[in-house]
Amino acid sequence: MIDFKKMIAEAIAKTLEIDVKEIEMSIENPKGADNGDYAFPCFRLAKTLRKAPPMIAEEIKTKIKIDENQITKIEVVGGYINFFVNKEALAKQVLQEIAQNEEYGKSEMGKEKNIVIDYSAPNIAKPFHIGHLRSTVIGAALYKIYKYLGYNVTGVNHLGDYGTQFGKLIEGYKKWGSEYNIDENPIDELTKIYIRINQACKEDESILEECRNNFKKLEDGDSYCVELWNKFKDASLKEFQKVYDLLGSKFDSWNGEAFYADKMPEIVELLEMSGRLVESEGARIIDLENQGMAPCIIEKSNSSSTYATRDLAAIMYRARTYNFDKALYVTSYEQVLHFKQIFETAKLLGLDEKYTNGLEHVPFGMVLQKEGKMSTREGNVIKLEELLNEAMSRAKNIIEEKNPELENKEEVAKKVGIGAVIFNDLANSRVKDEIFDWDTILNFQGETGPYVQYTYVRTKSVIEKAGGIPDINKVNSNYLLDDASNRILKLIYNFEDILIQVTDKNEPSILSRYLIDVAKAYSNFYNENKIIVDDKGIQNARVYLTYAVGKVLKLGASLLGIEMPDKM
RNA sequence: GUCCUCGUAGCAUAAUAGGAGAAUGCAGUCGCCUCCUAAGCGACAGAUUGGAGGUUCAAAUCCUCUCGGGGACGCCA
Repeated sequence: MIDFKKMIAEAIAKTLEIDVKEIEMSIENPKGADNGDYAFPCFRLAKTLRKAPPMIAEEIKTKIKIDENQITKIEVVGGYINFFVNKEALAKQVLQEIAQNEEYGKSEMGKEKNIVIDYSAPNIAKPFHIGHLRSTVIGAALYKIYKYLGYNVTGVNHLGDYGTQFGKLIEGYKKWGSEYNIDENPIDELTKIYIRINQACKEDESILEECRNNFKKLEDGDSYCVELWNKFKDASLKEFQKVYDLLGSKFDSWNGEAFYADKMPEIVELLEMSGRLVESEGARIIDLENQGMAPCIIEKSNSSSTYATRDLAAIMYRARTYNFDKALYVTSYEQVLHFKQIFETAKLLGLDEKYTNGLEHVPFGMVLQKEGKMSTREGNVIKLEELLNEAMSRAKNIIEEKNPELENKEEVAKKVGIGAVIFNDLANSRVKDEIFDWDTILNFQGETGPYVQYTYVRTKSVIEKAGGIPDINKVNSNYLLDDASNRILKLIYNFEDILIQVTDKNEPSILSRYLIDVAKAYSNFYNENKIIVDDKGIQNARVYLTYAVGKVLKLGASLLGIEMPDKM
């Protein structure tokens, strides 16, 4: 497709002695339809050219040479130069592109670049609650979008399957295991034990000490501890899989923390060699005071490993195995300091700068209850499975009410219910906290997943009623010059740019909001225009536009991990 | 106490590397189904962008201070 922005930038560059890239970056999409499709603000040039911005704008306008078949009008308003794209050219291009590319907006820009995304990472033996949803859903969306842009992506589920928490569970199981029916309902029962042992630890320091020792034993390969650990792990994975099946989550690697058990000695050795590993209060640490951070603990005083050591081992392993250009960590912002620490410490491992520069934490806000934070230990979590089931059943109720004749209600309810939950989680900026509220998450009206799905279903239905997708050669884009059509076409034109923005900021909400915009623009068009009409010329054009909208909505949704029903 | 982060209409959020009357949804009021799915569309009303300074032609956005929410600060992960 023609890159209008670039074209304008090049034309402006020829009238001035300024770098094209710089101009291209300052070109913006103006506010208000009256101001055209692209705008170049001249204010910044005022100083160097020593002229008033409107004068500069006027000069550029008279000097500029640009293909009039593409840009039909140039206007100076204040210090802005506004460019108007030829609507017909735009329509033709966009529809051609839609017709020619099955995978519209797909790109090769990430070719030969490797990206590792570490996401989801639930803790074994703990319930999969709504806090884990965000990591899972954000990570999955980034995974799909990077892949669509041609990157070679590896998704890692860095399971929390190691650490003192298992020492605690083992201790609790030892003490009261027989009181609980673990075989029947493993996670719930283990959670009860976990809550109870944490309480006991709080009351009695010596029990906590015992727990830490259990973890030490586990690391040293004590058969009783290892056996229990395996049992807990198997039960948990089975439980997690239920949720992953509902969400459609897949991972390329399930290497959790335990996987790095035998890879930590090398890390300790490398850090020793760096001369920066020092003893402090019985533990061995990397002092990061000069970097303005608390120290990174590498080995505890009972010589067992820490989360940090395992993460460092993981960096080393991933550098060697995946040769990553970027390694993303999708976790809550509670861990920002931790990642700062290990990214700093990783510089001491003798790795190529390519790797240490590629490390990036992608933090997100927490899901809070109205009463405050959720915590497994406090026992006030909402399990994800419960949420998803509730979502599906609410969706089902709405179907019964609105469209009782619908076939495969269950399947549609699943797509709509789960879609609503995923969309809700991806609709806002990552870093913002989210107050959990059933009615908000499971709202199916307004700017929601179901709204996007509903709009898609409409496009399908229109195409069906019209007797199918018209031949692109019979489509006359002259029929699509009205504002409503033009707005849609401009949005579709921007699709790839939106995906690039998502990867630039690791912010899937940019795509979610975009889909809302597309759906809204189409709904407006749909209400203003009759699509199936006597004039086949008009009908073909409008149906083809409808087809294009449906295609982008479905593609975009699938990149977010949301499935589209054909009817709802 | 130190550091990080967030603060935008009653509520939930947008605002494309500082840019054109701060934009949407929910809730509220009003209109639109003999016509392609009303899970929809349109209209009205609702904001000194927490507060005070500063930088700039231009500040929700950057800087300083201040108030408020959240988080992190050595053997949890």
